[in-house]
Amino acid sequence: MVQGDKSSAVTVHDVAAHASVSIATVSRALNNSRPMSDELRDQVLASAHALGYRVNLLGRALRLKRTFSLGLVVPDLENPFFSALAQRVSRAFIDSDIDVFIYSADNDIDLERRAIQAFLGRQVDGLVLIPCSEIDSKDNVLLADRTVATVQFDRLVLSVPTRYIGCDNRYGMKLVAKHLYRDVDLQRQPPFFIGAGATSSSGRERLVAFKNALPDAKSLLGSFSFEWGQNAAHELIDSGTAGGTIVTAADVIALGVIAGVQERGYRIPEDFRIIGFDDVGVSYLAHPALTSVRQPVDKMTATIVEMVLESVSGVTAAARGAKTVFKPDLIIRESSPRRLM
Amino acid sequence: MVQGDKSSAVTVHDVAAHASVSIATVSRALNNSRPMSDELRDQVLASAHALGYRVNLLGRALRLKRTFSLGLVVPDLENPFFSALAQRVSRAFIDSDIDVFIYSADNDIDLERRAIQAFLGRQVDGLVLIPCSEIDSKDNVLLADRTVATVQFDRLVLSVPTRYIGCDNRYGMKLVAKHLYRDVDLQRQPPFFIGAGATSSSGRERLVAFKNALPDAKSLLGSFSFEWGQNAAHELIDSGTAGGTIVTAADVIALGVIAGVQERGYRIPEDFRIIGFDDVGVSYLAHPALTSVRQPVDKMTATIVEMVLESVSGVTAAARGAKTVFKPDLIIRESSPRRLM
DNA sequence: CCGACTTCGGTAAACCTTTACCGAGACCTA
DNA sequence: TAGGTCTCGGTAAAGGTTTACCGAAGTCGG
Repeated sequence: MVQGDKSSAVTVHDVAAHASVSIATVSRALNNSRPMSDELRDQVLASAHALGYRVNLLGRALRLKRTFSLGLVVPDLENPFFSALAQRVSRAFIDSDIDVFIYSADNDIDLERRAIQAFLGRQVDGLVLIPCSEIDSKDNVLLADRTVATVQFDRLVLSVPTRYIGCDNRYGMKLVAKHLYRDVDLQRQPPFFIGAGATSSSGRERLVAFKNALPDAKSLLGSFSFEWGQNAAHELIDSGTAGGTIVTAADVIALGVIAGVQERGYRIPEDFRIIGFDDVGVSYLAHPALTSVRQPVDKMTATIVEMVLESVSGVTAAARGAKTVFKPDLIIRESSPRRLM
Repeated sequence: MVQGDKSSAVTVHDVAAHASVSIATVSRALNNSRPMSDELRDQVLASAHALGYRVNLLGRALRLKRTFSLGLVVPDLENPFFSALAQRVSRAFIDSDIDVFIYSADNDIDLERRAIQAFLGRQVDGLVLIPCSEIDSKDNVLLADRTVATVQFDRLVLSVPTRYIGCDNRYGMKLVAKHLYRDVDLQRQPPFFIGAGATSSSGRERLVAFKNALPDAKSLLGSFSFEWGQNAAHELIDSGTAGGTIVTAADVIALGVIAGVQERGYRIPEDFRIIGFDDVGVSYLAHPALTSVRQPVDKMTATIVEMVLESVSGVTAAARGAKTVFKPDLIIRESSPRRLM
């Protein structure tokens, strides 16, 4: 017998024939959808097992109009922040009967659309989107929202009234400001902000929040990347800065800043204090350990689960368009210690 | 009109009615599956557009016995190496008509099985597995292989005769050895190996290969993690080692080693030379830049695409069970410079 | 002994798509 | 004009599942 034949699927009909019952009985035995005598059920189950029957979820989905699946579209899996978020979202659903499938948009609007269409065509019960771009993703989010229960996560395209789960960036920056006012001599050394541009809501919000909380600080804007942090740190130092406090818009930027500062021979925290944002995915790689604004990811993902589950069960009325933000914590570590400077 | 109604799906029947044609004509117009007059096609397309028709891929799949989808099961998305691999596999398929869906097993055998069943039940055209464990994943890989074209990637469960794409770890370690023999005074300072246990094939193979290439070296074994590298470095230094060359089994370990070495006040590369493995996902975060064995990921993913595409088109005969390994390169960077010590 | 009620298995329809097959009409040739 | 060929639209089946509905049989009370 050739091994590789992948014997073409056994169906309920085969099981029914083998057990000498009807397909209705097979389905009922498999799904416990109506009480039946134990001996009959066992007989069916035995046949199913003997033939190696596995349910075809396509057929089931077609009939049930439910797929027990959730699509998660992330902008870029090579960014450890997003891959960590993806992991956490998946993990939040293990106790449910819903499977989470992840599709990476590779930072490309067209691919993001393809991802959404792939999920919609396959009739997912819900969609969780971390949009690539605050502006360009609009049509994509709209398409999703028109078709299925959609939740935006972490990043927000405001112009589409989907539900949204995120973090209170403004509050996070207030925590940072409080920390700095208390523990750092800001008179002598006003802080710097190394952030990201306004292409994503988190980039924009964190910049605005920082400016509100610490009005007389300088800011440099680039992208959510290690390289940008590194370059910005070089730039800062090469233009004459010999020390100070640097607040960043994300841990991945902070990591780059740390590398850039150290490459120029300065020490952390003695010369520069560094503060990150997110505390998800990469902060554990920082050395020295990074002070960071921690997003309450578990609360956030738990809320996503709630939302998806309730919209699946039809109770979708009220919350439509609701934006839910969670307050982050500031985790103070070695890169900006508590003692006064 | 209530916004949130998600008007229940438009089908070919609706389009047919709207365009006053039969469903056969609709399908043919949509798929170009038989020549037809332009005006008729346009009429159908206009109706489809007007009604906002989107094909239901479940129905199509049921009929076609093809889903145009590939399942990718990864052990852990929070590990940047795997998330980078996932990204690269996805990217390799963008020019094909196959959608890649990712499922994270969260380092859990049971969840790995659930992932595989989720994909099999949804009739994916192929499955790419990075098994969690060389031993415990056996049943899972077997289940996958019995049902659909399956490729193991990066990690190998040898006992199941699926196809496999990986990297020649032995050759990689030979490159490292050659580098060390040429550029480092091994007489004075025999190298150390900080690796991972034998629960995965890469862990085991790299250890064996290292021992073959550099027989009189010491090795410490732990896990593929930053923490382990950090701890191992501490251990090494605290037990009296004041310098030398450290070869690791993965970049993520090397990052930990770098942190651990620097925490103890030693410099890289002056005191310690560090060499990583993979050069995927995290090595860009290393500081100083990390010498590493680079896996030729593009070649590997391209081969996966080939395999999947050919097994979809039925030409699956020959390659069954074939193990394909690619030779890696050594990328020498600052952490172990070329000049003689 | 009859009617009502319960138990439980089976038939057939529905979910949405694609396509083999049929048939009707048009056009051409002998 | 008969017959052949070509074009092109439609009907119906198939793919795998679940379940409403039907009907048969058994039980029980009156």
